[in-house]
Amino acid sequence: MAIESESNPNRISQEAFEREFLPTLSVDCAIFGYDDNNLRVLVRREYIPLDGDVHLEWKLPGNHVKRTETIYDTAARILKEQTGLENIYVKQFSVFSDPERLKRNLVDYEWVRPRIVDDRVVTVGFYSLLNMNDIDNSMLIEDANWMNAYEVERLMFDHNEIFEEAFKKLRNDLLHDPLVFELLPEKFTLTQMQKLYETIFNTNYDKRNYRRKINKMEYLIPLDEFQTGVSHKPARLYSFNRDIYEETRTERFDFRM
Amino acid sequence: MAIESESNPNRISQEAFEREFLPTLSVDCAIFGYDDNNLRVLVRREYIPLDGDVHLEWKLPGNHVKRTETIYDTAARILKEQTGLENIYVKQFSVFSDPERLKRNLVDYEWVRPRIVDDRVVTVGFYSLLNMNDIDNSMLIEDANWMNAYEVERLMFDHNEIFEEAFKKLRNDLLHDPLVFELLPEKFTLTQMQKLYETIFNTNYDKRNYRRKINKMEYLIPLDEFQTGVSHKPARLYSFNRDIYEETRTERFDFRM
DNA sequence: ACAAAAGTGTTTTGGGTACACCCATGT
DNA sequence: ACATGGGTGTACCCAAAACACTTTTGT
Repeated sequence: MAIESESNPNRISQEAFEREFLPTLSVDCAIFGYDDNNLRVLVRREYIPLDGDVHLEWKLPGNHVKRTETIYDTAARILKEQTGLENIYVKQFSVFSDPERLKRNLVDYEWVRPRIVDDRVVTVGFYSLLNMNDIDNSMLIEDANWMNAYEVERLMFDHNEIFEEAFKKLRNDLLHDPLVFELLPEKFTLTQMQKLYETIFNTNYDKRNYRRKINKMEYLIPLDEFQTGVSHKPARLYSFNRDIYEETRTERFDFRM
Repeated sequence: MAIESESNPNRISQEAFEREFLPTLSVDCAIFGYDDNNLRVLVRREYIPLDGDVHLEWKLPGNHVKRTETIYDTAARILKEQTGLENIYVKQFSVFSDPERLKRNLVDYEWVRPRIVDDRVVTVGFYSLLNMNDIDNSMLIEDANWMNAYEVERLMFDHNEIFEEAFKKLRNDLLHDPLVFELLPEKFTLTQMQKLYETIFNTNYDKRNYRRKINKMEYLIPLDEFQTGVSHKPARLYSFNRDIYEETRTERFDFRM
């Protein structure tokens, strides 16, 4: 439990740790959140005392895999710890296994020393998608920060590399799977959906062509509800119907614009 | 070394094993070979004595990750052991982490018992691509068999699942990356290339449309060489120029037919 | 009345698809 | 001469891309 929260190092013995966890295998998670036309990623603040100084660093949330868990269980546990949310979309994308990955930097390694039993840890990278409106801010743990995904600073260990791979994989997957809807609220406008694609792919699309394309998607259900409280013509709300998606999806469907 | 060849279980002590290998992390590899219009996968024959019987089973080649290795090093080591080849294309595609994955079947588990120090092993799935002409058959280790990829029998553990995922990922990657050329010989005819796609995607393409499409690929170099010894008009040979590919590739190139 | 985003059609262009015949070689 | 795969061009259709004005609401 000390290890689980990552915040109270060394509170359980090495033996107890090895009984519960796989010492050489962890999961690190790039948690993407979307809100207000910004794509963000959750990073954790770490204060590392070394040589009389306290160093401020950032890392992706992660944890060791328990002996009884699949890696998906581990990822779900991390998500619950960091955001309070359950049933969040998580996806593994790559394994990072450089034998020196925890030892490239002296300050980083000082974070490792008191916490980790074995200094050879292979980690499975996951990304995760959620809409930030769903987050109950009182649940957010301390020392968490939602960095703009386009302005990610230096992270510990190989976490910049893990984040970049996660972002690349996310972009690719968004073209082929209905993942946008994990980032959007349950009811959304077509402009919100377009803006989300534009944010993630860092481009702009023609509104009419975009709407023609998504109007062909039968699983996008127009509701009899509209935006309220906006000082312009209120937009119609839509929702995603997964059942229709599963039934009507063709072999080669793609979300490319 | 005993463990490395997978064939002499238990010849080194538990301590020696743990000093050299990560006991809970392995790599399993679906090695695809192409030859003579057949796509094949390398599987290993295992004889497992249990209750007075000897059971015949098949598995994908695999091995534990050494403490000094990245997972790519492990995959390359497996490739060298199984085929004698170096510098072969390998790619990780997914992690398999069911805590019970080695214990689902009594006979399978009997294979594990004498060999493996920890019965919780998480494995990283790799696939690998090679042209079977490159294999020196005297190098092929005993108990290896190239099964037709469309007729894979029951494999041990979760290896059928690993193989199916590998095949799915291979198909997907072939549409976006120049992987065909890993499976083809260095010099090949356009029909060989077409047949390879047809084999892997289990369909047929129109010859003229296919050629129009690949004629746009500037990195496919027509040679001044032709097939010999065929009783029909000899086909021109082509080769793949990776430098031109890297220079001219566009963001969204795709090999889809 | 004005600001701000919603919503809506047409034309042009390029790529995908369907389709049939002559050519060069070995036997 | 015949069998075998090699190699080539055209017409049609649909999807992608470019492009501008009217509508509805809040202030």
